[in-house]
Amino acid sequence: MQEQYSPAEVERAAQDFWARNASFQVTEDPSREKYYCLSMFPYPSGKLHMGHVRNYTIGDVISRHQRMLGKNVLQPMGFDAFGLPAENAAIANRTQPAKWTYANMEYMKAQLRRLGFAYDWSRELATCRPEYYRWEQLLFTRLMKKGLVYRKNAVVNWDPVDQTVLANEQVVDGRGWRSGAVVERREIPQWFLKITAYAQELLDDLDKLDGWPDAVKIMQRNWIGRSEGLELQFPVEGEPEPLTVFTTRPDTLMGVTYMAVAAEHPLALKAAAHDPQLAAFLEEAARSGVAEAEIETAEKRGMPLGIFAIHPITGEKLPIWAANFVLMGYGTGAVMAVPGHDERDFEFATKYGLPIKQVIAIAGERYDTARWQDWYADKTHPQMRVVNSGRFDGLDYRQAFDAIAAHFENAGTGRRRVNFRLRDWGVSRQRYWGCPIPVIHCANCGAVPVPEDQLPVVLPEDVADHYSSGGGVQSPIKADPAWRKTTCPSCGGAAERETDTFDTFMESSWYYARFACPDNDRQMLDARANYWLPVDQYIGGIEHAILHLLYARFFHKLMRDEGMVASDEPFINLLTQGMVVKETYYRETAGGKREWINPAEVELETDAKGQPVAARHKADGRPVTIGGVEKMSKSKNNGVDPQALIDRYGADTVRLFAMFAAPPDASLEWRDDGVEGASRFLRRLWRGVYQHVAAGPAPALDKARLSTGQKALRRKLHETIAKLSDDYGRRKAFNTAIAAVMELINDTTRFEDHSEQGRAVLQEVWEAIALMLQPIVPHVCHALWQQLRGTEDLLVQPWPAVDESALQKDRLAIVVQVNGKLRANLEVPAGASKDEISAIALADENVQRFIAGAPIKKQIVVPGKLVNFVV
RNA sequence: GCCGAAGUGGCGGAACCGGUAGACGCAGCGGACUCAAAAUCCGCCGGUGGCAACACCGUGAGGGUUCGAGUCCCUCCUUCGGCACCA
Repeated sequence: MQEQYSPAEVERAAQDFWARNASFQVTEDPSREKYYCLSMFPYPSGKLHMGHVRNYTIGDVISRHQRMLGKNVLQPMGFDAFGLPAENAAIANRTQPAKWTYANMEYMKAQLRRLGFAYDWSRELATCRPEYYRWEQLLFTRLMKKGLVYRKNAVVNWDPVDQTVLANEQVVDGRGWRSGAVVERREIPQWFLKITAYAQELLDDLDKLDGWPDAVKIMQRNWIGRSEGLELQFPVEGEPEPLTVFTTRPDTLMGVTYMAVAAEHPLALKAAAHDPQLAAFLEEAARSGVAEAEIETAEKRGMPLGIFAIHPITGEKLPIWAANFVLMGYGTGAVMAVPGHDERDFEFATKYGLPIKQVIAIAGERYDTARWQDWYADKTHPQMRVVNSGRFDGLDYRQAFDAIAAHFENAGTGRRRVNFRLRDWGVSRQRYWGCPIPVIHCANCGAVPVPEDQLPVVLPEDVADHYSSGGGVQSPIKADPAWRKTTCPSCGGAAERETDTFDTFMESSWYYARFACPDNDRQMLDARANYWLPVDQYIGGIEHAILHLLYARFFHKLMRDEGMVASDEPFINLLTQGMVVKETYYRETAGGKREWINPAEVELETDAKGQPVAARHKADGRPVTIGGVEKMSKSKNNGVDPQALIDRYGADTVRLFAMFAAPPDASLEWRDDGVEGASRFLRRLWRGVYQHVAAGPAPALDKARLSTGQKALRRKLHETIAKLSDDYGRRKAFNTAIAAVMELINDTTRFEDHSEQGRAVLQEVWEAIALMLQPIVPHVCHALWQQLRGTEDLLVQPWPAVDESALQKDRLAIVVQVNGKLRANLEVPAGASKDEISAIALADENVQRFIAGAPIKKQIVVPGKLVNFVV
């Protein structure tokens, strides 16, 4: 055995051994319990970042631990290969998205191999390959036929200079990131998947997900946002069609003093036709991004249309306003306003001098619009009654709801309805680098799904001319009339292909299932999917808590209803990994844009306490602005390249530090100091085993002939095994698992017992450490095991068992409190009764001093823990 | 704005079910080894007072429940994640 730990050599040898033996390739085996461990696959952005390293190490630790527990473990890996950054890179570098993507995948795959993850690479997939996305196209055409797909107009960000649709991320302070032009809202026809048809099931099934964090379930529940209310019609003066609104608070109906509609609402457009001022306002309102955060935080503005709705009960005239906070895409694009009991309506009414009317009262409370939570939010308040509402006066929420519902149902102008906040999923993107939407537009037959025998609709990858000629932001398939041109599958006439592509969330919504059978070229999924699914453990960033995880749950139910999978939910256990965050640095350019500078290129000046006070660019020495601490991302250029650390310290050190620095679900601010400590620990581990092995083979352990010191080390060992079993299995707390092994190694290196039995205990300890650390630092453990046992069979070894007899103690430490304050640390015999413990505690000098002769009013004895005297 | 989460030494964090606050590590300080440096080993390391034993204070702020609160409840502040076209 080499005296010095040499990570490069050790890691190459272990990886060669795994590759030679195809150690991580798995097949379906119904006789064994399966375990499917999946980490969210990466977008091939160029190279791995720390978030990936953290995510994939967590998955690898869990996979390797489960394997030691005897499970048939599948851990696959692939690439989420379609996406916007590839097009941006192609424009910037005059290359092609496909070329850029494939090169990145190759590089990142090499990095993943270098980190020693136990992946079954024979199942690798990339979502940009037709062998993958053809099945998504097939499913989409089947859903079309089932009526779960429809087309309607939807709002997008429109850049009037670049003449293109922008992603929300590309809108910075209301302007296009490339052109700097003020962004407009524009409506275009888009494809939608009816996720709302599954809203109730997606909500109900959250209750089945015991292995999911509560925070994620709560967020999804709120996102789906089920509410019960009434859909009501308000007649409009001089219009044949009434204005339909949804409300969850029909009890406040008599408090409605105005109506508000979206700027794109037909009534608003009609009124604007002969009102230039209103037309200008609508145009102004349309000049804003579509992100909800932007709309909700924007100043609430409006303008009257000059037309009136009729209150369906009082017959009062209610002015109809256009308002920038009402969006056409949400609900009916119109709301009834109750400024007496809704904060937003109140602010709007106050601003524009609209009437405010109280219609709810709580007995004994003064009506106060500064206290909305008391006056509106709690509709079940027992003292709450309807007032100023004629024949509905005196009713509580439920009674008023029912009375008003009955009134409208009788009149045929309203109905009870369950409403969801969840909106149908718009899957159209006006981009090139995505899966083509398999639809053909025919002048005679309309939108026709591409027949199954004509699938896949292949995205052309060779678009060199487009990008080398500076083709810019336009999609190459939109710019190429030849690609569009086709014949109608229905009537055989001339027709055009859909040139929009799918939202990339489509690909990531079902990849977990395809890993079960990536080689099947006849079916989307086969019987193997039902062997491996559902995924036992899914691991990924908390930022995916809603969108990705909800879409994947939806897709699973779609595939179930197509008879492809037997389960209702895709992921049994979910671990939401915290962000890897890092400071950001930037400079403002002349145009007012921010140029983000990578932390590696920045030098920090700190004060005496270590707090950063200033930063400058290493290259030119000029100051840069310190931005916030944010999630590592390409857009903020604050990623830390793990490769440099791997090259310098080895994969095991990087893996160890990523697991040790923070618990997996907490966010982790990356700092390079500390990696050195992980490296030091591995050198110490190596040296410990080296010294033990160098002393020659150890004799067999004879438990009956152990000294007190030997027993103490064995107790520590078996306590550590028990702790790690729990930390790996139940708690997924890898940071404390590592800390426990560090403690054990501290005790072991202090154990200076070279007797025969002392060496036998050491052999047991070092073997157990190699086994227990194997999931985290597999390469060094492979080498150490080889030295300890003379074999390379570490991977087939079972998880070490706890020897209960080694855990026995004859004395227990307890603490003694007087009035809840710590006054003594004592040891008592393990079998002592409560009275005996209390007597020992009372005899302590310091305890006596604080009792000071006062009568003991109460004593609390928690055996094995503490005694508290209350005087 | 709405939904979710987090705030503990100089730093990352530990304390799992309400029971010793600061495990383990990083940084720092002191010492040993060395011609010297690195590596390694030993010791100290929340604040205040004290020679010491020990005492008092201390988990974002303010209040509450409890024999006992970092942990539970209420209000507030700050930071982070998401908000439907970044992935």
